Amino acid sequence: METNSYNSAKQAALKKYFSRMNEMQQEAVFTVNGPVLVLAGAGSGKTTVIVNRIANLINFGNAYFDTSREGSSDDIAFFRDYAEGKTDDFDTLRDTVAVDPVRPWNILAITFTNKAAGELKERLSAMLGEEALNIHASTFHSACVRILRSEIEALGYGKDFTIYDSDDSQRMIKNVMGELDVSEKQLAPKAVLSEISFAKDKMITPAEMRADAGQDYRKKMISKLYALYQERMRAANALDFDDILVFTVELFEQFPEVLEKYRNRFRYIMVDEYQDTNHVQFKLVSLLSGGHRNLCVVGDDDQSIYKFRGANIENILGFEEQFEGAKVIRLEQNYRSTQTILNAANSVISHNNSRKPKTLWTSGEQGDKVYWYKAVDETDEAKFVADTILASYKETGKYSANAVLYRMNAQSNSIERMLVKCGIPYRVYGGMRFYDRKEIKDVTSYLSFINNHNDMLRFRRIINEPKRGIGDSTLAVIEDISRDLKISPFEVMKNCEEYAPLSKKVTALKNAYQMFEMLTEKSEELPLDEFLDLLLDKTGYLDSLKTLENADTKIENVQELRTSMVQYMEQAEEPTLGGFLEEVALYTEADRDDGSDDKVTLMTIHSAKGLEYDNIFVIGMDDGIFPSSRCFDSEDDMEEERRLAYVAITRAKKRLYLTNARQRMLFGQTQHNVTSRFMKEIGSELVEKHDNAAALKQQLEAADKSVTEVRSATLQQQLARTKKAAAAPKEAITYTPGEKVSHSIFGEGVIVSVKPMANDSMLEIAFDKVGTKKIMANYAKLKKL
DNA sequence: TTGCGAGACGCGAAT
DNA sequence: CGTCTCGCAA
Repeated sequence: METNSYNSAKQAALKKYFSRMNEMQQEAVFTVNGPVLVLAGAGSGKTTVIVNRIANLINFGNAYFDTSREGSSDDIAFFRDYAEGKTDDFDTLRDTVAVDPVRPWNILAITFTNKAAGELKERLSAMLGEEALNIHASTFHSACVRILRSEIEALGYGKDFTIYDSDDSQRMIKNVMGELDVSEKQLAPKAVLSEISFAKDKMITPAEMRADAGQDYRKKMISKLYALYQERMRAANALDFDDILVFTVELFEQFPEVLEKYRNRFRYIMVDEYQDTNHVQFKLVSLLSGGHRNLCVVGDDDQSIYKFRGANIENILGFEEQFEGAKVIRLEQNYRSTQTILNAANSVISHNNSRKPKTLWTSGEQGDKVYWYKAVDETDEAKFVADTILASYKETGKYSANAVLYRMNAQSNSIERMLVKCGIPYRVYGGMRFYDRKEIKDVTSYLSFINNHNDMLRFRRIINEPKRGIGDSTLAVIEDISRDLKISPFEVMKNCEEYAPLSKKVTALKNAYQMFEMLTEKSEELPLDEFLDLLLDKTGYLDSLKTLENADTKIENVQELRTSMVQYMEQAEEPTLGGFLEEVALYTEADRDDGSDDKVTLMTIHSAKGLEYDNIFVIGMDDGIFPSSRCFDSEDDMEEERRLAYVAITRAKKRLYLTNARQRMLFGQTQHNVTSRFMKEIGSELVEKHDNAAALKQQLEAADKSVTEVRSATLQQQLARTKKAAAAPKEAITYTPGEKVSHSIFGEGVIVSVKPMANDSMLEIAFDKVGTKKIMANYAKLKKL
């Protein structure tokens, strides 16, 4: 009797504390023990659930469902007051109800990107304060690297292992193919890598692959390459992205006491974006949660878009069978988008067959129709995007509410050009990572080799960059000696006079050795940034950059690397060279920006997952681009493509713009595509269609009715003509350096330089407030002062 | 060993 | 369209 009223009063008080969430969300927050699957539709407050669930774990533990306690009538009275809002004494609430509260360091929260992990930490700090710092929130890869840094010696690797990114892996496989005389025409390195990656995910060893290959020549060859690749990786004490996960699983499988240690440490595990986990990640999660079974996974099968990377949708679809007694909670109420946008999303995704049926809904407003702009070509498409953004900027004073999404990185080009022209600030995520630029890779390769003298791949890259008279043949000799004697290339250089084949190169090698020796020493003494300066100087790398084309940009990029190094030094507890290199390897472009600037965001749909913006532009709604033509003959691939469309649509909070073009230039070729099939899958009642070509044609015909020539001209010629007319400046204003001008958005500034271009000129203007910008004269809204 | 030019080829999303 | 490889001369 007393117990019952105690429990219900307690539950009411707890519900009050978490009252900002709906019933289903609360259910997920309160269920702390055992396996839980939260099927969270797009925009259903997934992150909120994760944050609050962790807060609940730490503050109240299993208080909500616990029935082992009886309380005094004072307690019950307090709960009732709390539930009715008569008191908000949180400390008393916590101290009275908490049942086995969880220590922050016993919680492991896995997210998909570093960015998501950072956001999670931020929100946890806001809610929990200091305590949040002890929660382990990171990506699979970061979490595994951390474990491996202290445990990997058990597997025969050194703790200072280097992480190879995709580019490194590709070079490595090319080297290996060269060694085994496999031509790249015969077998594409990319294909080999992807098969190796696939094998690693399934935890298949080279020997097993070989045994499995039978008489299949291709497979036999790949297994050989795989074996040698792995051997070289081990010699270099390097791990690729797959190894990081695979080795952690192997470690746990081979050393039960290590597993036990981490099971004890991570007693509560949460995994976000579970629909995109692959087989190794599933194994990892199963192993870690195997003892206590406190595993909560959050995901949405409709947003599974990483199959190409090994993501296994079965992980989420089969969760209930794999984790017996799992509780399933569905979140379908959407807090992000308008009903129209949700209807469009529901409508598209309903064309998929293999999915758990669900329908997003909102209590919010209907909102505007989906705006479909049918452009003439990619320039026209970009112009529409820019104009619409400018119009919205006028209204809201914000650029950052807009994001332009596309299927592949190459599509960003036309948009970028137009945004520059119109003076709209923007930021491109993904694509060519900053750290992938040649000059940056070179510098980090220097750093890597100094950090790990066994890193042959990086050694190869920089030993003759700038030229030191150590060419390919010398390099080949060094590699042979290094391999035969099992010593690092660093030591081969050191003792080069001992090896006859190197006798002609002793001076060059000794010089290089002394330089690296000195730098290695300094790397341990100097602060990182000072060390970098020294390295750039003594290696002659900076000087060598100066002689190249675009030297300024390259030097700027190196300076930016220095900046991110300084940032790393400020944020890391104990900054080390190895630590910095780890960040460089695991961090993405998206992590480098705090997003505080007011800029339009450009990115692929893949990297937009988990993000939201008021206005979303999805460009390139052409069959062949989106969906990609590669998916035309596989229903499975097409469904993944459709999920991608679903992700794109559900990023929008208020307005959704979809554009396609009758004609577009891509990869140097002009192609004519038909409208994306996904456009037709959105109910036409939800869409407002604007066909620019038709409108233009009409205009033209109305204006030039009398001129017969126009009638006979093709549409394209007509369009070219109108565009020319439109682009021509009303009156050519000329600018000269030194003049003061005022820009409608950037404010006042002084013209630094004028570069004539086509019918226009590019102005470089130093603005008082926003720095120097390059702007096209005819498009900028400039006033002379 | 280095530097240059011609020609082939690929060209999807990313930790 | 861009990047990478290959072959050849110095």
